[in-house]
Amino acid sequence: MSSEAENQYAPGEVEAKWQRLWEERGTNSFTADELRSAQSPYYNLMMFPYPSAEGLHVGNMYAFTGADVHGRFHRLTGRDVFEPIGFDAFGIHSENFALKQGVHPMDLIPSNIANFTRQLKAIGGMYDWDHTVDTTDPAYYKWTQWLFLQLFKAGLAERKEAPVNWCPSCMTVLANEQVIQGLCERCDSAVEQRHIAQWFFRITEYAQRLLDNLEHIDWSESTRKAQQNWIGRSEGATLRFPVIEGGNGDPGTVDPLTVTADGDVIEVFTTRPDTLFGATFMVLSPEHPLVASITTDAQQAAVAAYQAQAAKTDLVSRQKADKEKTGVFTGGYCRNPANGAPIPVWIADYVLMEYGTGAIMAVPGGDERDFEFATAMGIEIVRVVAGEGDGADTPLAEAYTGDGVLVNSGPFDGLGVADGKRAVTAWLGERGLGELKVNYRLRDWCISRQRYWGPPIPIVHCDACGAVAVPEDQLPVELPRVDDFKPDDTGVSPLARVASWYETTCPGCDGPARRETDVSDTFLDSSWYFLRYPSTDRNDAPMDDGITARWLPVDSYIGGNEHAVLHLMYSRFINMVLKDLGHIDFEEPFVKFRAHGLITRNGAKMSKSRGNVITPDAIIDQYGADTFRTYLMFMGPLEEGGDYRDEGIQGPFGFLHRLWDAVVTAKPDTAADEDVERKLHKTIKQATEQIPELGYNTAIAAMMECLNAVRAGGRQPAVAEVEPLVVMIAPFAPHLAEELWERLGHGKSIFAGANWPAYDEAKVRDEVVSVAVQVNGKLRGTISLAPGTDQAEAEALARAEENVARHLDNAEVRRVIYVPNRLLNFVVG
RNA sequence: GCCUGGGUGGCGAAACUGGUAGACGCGCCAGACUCAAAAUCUGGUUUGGGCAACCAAGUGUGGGUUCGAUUCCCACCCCAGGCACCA
Repeated sequence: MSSEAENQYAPGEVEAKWQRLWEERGTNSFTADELRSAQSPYYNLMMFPYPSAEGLHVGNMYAFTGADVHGRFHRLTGRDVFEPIGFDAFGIHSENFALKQGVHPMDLIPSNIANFTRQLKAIGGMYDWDHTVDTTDPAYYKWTQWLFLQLFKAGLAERKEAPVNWCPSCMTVLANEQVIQGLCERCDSAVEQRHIAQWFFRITEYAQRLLDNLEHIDWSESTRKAQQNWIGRSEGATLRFPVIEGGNGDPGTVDPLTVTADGDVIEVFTTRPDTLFGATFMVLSPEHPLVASITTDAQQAAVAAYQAQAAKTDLVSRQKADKEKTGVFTGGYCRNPANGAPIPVWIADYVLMEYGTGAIMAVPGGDERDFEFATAMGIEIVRVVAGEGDGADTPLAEAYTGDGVLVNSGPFDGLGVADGKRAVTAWLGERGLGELKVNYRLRDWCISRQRYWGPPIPIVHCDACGAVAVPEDQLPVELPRVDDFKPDDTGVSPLARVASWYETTCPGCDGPARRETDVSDTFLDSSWYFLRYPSTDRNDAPMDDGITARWLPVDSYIGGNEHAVLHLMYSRFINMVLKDLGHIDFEEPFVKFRAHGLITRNGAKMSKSRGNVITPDAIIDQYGADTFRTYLMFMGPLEEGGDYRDEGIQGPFGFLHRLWDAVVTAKPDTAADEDVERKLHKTIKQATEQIPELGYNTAIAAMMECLNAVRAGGRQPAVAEVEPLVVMIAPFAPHLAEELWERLGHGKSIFAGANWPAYDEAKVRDEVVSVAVQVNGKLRGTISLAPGTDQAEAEALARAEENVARHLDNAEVRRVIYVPNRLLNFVVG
């Protein structure tokens, strides 16, 4: 081989060589002892992928590369960076694919994982392959089941019959978070409501903490807001409206002070207790338990018909806001505790059983929906809030929802809305008819799935003892290999067809018992995987306490915002529970989270149906992983995503080639040129500041500029000029950097032997600055000055500029604005 | 409707704390090398006018503050994502 050929950049060879060396030398892996003793731990996490049959797509590559660059950068600055990867391999997705292909998931997943592993190595990720996680491995889900038991024992897991979201296509229940606008997030089928006993985690008990902590974690704003919205805190009051017994006919108004909460009451949640005097009717959800007793004989038929109608209507169409208001009068009345007036009780499907108390006080004068309903039904509308310029009797053409003062509200007239809320609630509170209340939109997390491909829920049902925890020393409850794992519409898992598996004895009384046949939600698997990674060497405990104390919480988490309210919320919840139970000592698992943007191609979303999907393997074959990585990071800010243009990859491709050529031809033992050195220090400063903030695109641009200066006019660079560039490009193009580092005569891996270059503030400063000269804010010339030149000198030089002089001619300079090193502006009259 | 982001050349995008808009890259144009092409290298490239010097316009729209606005304020339009008969 000629030396010329040796000096050619051959990405394929370089990458194969270094991937092999990293693996042989264990460059990126820690031993358990190293994890225990690391001096400067930095836990760099990315969202582990679901190992599909199609392999990694560009979106994965983009996210993983973005996170890997972050990890490699911190490694070069001297941190001990732990960067694990794993596989989220349980779940409907794999199961459906297995069903379609007629393969068993237990056979499918290992080959998918092998393929993913190959791809993850090919892209040059700095993964610790000694600490991977596969959620379908009994050695992992043993601890997922353990986790369930901890919640169960703490009373945070409960089985209850409740209306749940049923996807008729996936044939399983779904958590609220998995229903997107009434459709299944996986298959877009309209979700139905069913009543089945399910296991729930009581995440609602943590609603306020989940909300409060959002204030002091360093997360992408969009993600924090999404969680805030999802938790949906609203402040208001619970108010009670006594039902008037046997209320056929008009029962008449009574003194409000005689109204008490004895007997049946309709409890409502409202954010506007101040408008109570305007409550002219009540609306119950058709499923509300009091409907039966309130409905009068005469209204029985009509109410039953409406209930049947509502039950038939699926949730999607029922929740359309623009639907016309419908409803039926029950014939019954309750008393408005504010004024003692009897008000009619209706049922209507715009009131949802799942939110608040399933009943509302309707104030048509102050709520748009109630106004619409009252108008349609001919119910009285009273104004209780007067806005600016309104009187107590100003007619309402629509609901008035703004601020103002209370009117037609007895003793509370004249109070503002905020004061009114407190005063009215306190007044009712004296009689036990109301109190302030905070309500959340967040629902408990339904974790049961009537499917096969998941960890069995470790519970045994016994007629005598009820639901009994499987003793921890009997974990894992292994998922049996069954050939017929097709789900059905019965509302139970395929495991319920395997008597040999579910028949067991009760751990409590040794009597005959039956295993829980539902499996748990995939999001339970992923709610704690980051806790497991550093402790995978331990088989006797989910986590090694010493290692956990050293490495967690996670320092940096980069991932997709599609998990803003799913995985990220569940992980925070589980983490809090583990803290409360004394297993860990931190409340928030991810100190810093950044959501990356999405990749499009030529401006369009990538999808299989469009046929515009990029195959990472093909790009890596053609250009090499280093070029691919650098291009992905160069397209735009990581947090905003970017548009993949096939021709665009030429830029980074050429850049890496030119960098290679510059380094292999550089002169050793030569001092750096002064101007080049200044450029270099500027570049170091930029890269050092921008890379940790994920400003990869501008950091790369700065390096390109620097290389252009190094090679300007075809000059031969000095090693001193290019070596720092090799280190700075290393996070983006790690193989190339390793190879060049070695060729520069260094023994160790660049990631072990190199230090991130430091810049000298003095060398960042320019010797000559170019100052803009404006006349009335318009650019008329530029002058070159020494930094810090005073105004008099600058002005003299500026006036001497021909074009500037021309614009100043015959004009009176009224003011001169001088911004040193930047600009000089003559204001003329 | 509410909450996040975002809107800048032919394209992906830059722009510190209000201070020369368009860095860097793609593409395109011209040139060098070549029999030729590819690759590579050099130069040019916001738009309009002009041979040029230069002039004018220009960061979604309309106003405002300022010597000066992509940047700050007000109103609005459009795109992406989240939430929503949520009481």
